[in-house]
Amino acid sequence: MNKPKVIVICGPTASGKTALSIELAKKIDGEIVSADSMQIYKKMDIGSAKPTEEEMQGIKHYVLDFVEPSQRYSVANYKKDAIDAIEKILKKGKTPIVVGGTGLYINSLIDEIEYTDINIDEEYRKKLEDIANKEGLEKLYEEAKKIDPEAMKKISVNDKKRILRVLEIYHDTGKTKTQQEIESRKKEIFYDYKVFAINMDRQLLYSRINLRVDKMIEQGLIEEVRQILEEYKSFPTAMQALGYKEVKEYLEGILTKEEMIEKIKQETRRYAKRQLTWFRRNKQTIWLEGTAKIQDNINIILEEIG
RNA sequence: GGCGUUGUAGCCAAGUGGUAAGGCACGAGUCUGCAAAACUCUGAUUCGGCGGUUCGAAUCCGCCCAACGCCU
Repeated sequence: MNKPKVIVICGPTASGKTALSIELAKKIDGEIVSADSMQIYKKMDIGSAKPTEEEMQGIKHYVLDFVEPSQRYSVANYKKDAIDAIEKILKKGKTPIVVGGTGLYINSLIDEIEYTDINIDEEYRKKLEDIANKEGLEKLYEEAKKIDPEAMKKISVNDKKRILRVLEIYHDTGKTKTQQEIESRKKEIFYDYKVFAINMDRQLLYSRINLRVDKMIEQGLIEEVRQILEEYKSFPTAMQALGYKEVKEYLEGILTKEEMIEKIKQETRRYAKRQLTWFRRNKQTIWLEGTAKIQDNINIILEEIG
């Protein structure tokens, strides 16, 4: 039985994913499934570089612009939403094109990781945070080591998030993280993923990022953030977004405008570097040159997918 | 021209006679329920230059160079 083809286009921020994916969609009658942890949020348009109606050129986009900035959203949600979208597109007889820069999200698809339904015990998390603050993180580290020594081999004593996670998984499911990860990997991957990644000269990418940040400021990023802060009270994830947290600091008077802009640029450059690290891991990835003509890259893709 | 201050990695910077802290950036990497997050690794045979004192100098002395400040 032939598995349905799913095209994946990833790449660092500002590498030209949007333009390429839309041209490709037009060419092969595809629809787009976003894989971007910040573009899922409503209202966060400028700062997340969400494609505009005009850029989309009528190509349907899924898993985009549909979560309130005050809501919690995670890979587990993403995996489910993305698969739903892929199925919808396939039912129409069209080709799904997964496009985005969030490595974790993309891997949840191409590695077919299964997230079981568990509810996060907020109380317990708070309790752990408390212990970490009062008695020190080492205590929790030791505790986690007793529960799951295997997983802790790869987790640093300073890595609070992952230490807490090991404890949480055990608390919520009675299983160790190691155990849970084994179970999460299904044997079969349902789709024939064709993974492409865009790259370009580092210096060029960085100058494109700098330019893009300036443009975002011109387009009204500050006002966008001001409105979101006004409209919503808490942001479990949304205010972690690059650009948003820096503008927030500017609005609070912690940074000057110049400092804010510089910081956004620098953090974005570092983010792009980390994205590249992530994409390099997948051996199946076919690399595209970001400075090439869109048509040429489309031809490469068409050839690869046969 | 004179006096003074400073000169340590790409940047900021500790170190005042005993064999170069630290932070940031850059680069590399990790990643399974906050991921645009969080975390890990990585740099000076050398302290503006030359010479001197000393067992030993980034640290003391002399000269030179550069920057800044003040004076004429």
